[in-house]
This record gives sequence, C-alpha cells and structure tokens, in this order.
Amino acid sequence: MKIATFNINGIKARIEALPAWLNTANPDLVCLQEIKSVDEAFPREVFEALGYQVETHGQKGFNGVAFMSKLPLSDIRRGLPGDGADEQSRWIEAVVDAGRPLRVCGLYLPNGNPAPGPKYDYKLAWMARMETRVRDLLAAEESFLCLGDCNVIPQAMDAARPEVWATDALYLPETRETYRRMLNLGLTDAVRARMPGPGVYTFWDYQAVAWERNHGIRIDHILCSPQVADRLDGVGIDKDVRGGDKPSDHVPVWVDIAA
DNA sequence: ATGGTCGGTCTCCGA
Repeated sequence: MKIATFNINGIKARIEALPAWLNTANPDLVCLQEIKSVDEAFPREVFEALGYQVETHGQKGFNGVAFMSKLPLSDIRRGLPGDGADEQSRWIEAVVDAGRPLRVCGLYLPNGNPAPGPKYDYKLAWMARMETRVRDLLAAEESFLCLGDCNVIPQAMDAARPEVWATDALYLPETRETYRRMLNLGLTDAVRARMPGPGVYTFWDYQAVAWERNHGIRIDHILCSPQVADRLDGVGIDKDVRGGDKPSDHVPVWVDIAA
C-alpha cells in the first residue's frame, strides 16, 4: 500500500501537475496540504475520474487539507482536537481499510513566522495539541501514520544552508525540541530511517533560484506508529516533480506499507 | 547588491 503526502500550494494552480503525478506515481492514498480552496469549489470530479475518493477540509484562500484514496475510508474526522475556536483547516483523519485498518492523519503544521510573535505561539500550541492526539493513538496501540507538511527542519543535515534558517520558526531550537519530544514518544520518521542524510530535501523556495542551486530543506515528513514502522517496505521522494511544468514548491513524499 | 517568486485574492498577505 503506497501512501503519499504532497503540499500542492493551491489546487487551481496544480490542476495539471497533480493528475500528471497521480498517473505516474499511482499512490493508493495521498494527503494534500494547502489546497487553498473551499470544499464546494474543489474540482473533485477530475480526481474521481482517476478512481479516487476525495475528502476535503478546506477554507477560503489559505491552508486546507484533503485525502484522495483508491481504498475505502471510514471514520473521517476534520480538524485537530483541543481548541474549538481554531478556524484554520490543517488536520484531517481517516481509517483506510486495506485488509487491516490503518489510521491516517494528514496535517499542515503552522509555519509560525515571524518568531517570536502570535503566529509562533499558535504553532507551538498547535504542536502541543498534536502531541495530545499522538499520545491518545499510541495509548490505543492503533496502527497509524501522521504525514504532511510539518514545517519543521529536524536537524542541520535537513537544510542545504542551515545558517540561513537560524532564526526561522521552522528551525528554532524550541521548534525542534517540541517536534523531537513528540517523535520520542515512539514515532519513526520514515524518510530518515531509510534515507540517511544529508542532502535529502522536500521543499525548494521559488525565490533565489533555490531549486537550481539545490538549496532545499526537508520539512514534509511521514511519521509511523511502531506497528506501521515494522511494516515499512520502502520510502521515496519524487524530487523530479519540482523540475516539471508549473511545480509546487514542495514535492511528494511516500511510503510503501506491507499488507 | 537588503533584492528575489509564487498563489489567491476586496492590490496585499502568507509562504
């Protein structure tokens, strides 16, 4: 079973590149971030025609997450628990039925810049809520994945030029400590486990010819529960997508899970 | 050399 994450940076802008990648990569399930669309305006027919069930959790203008799945989904939940006043669409969760149930959490962790400030406070509070959800799922001993744009550069080796990110919300010590504490509960970073760095990136800025100079960072992550880590058959980063026509600034990251 | 690029949108804000 192939499960992927892809920050598409706008569904309207990616209406050609996303189907092209789906046809080539053929994932069973993909978690999308930054759909930048309300649910009613999402062009679901395009993807249903390719055999995908589409489940969106959008909002106007910014953010927004979604699932596209060729396998049946159940228990679909929208929104990260823990703050009823949070109106940002950054979390979607479902159980995918592939012989045995696997819970999939698609996430778009807040960017947090500028730091310090209210946006950084929101990032840290959001991470605390995510940790609570992860603790609950671990306690239940469920098979689950958390995957998406985590907006965290875990280590210096995950940036081509770490010095540039020294004061950035994606790399501040408190960001990395908070993220690491969550992983240390028992989650496996699938890409790091199978692709030891340095030089493994998932994002290249549109600015400053970052792609041409390979000035990338690794911020799109797939975190596996212990039960899923045992079934990890392969991981990949579809880096070539960044060099295609009208690319997103992120590329797809995927895992292959044994049946 | 304090710039540069995208996407979505009440032409600036978020990344």
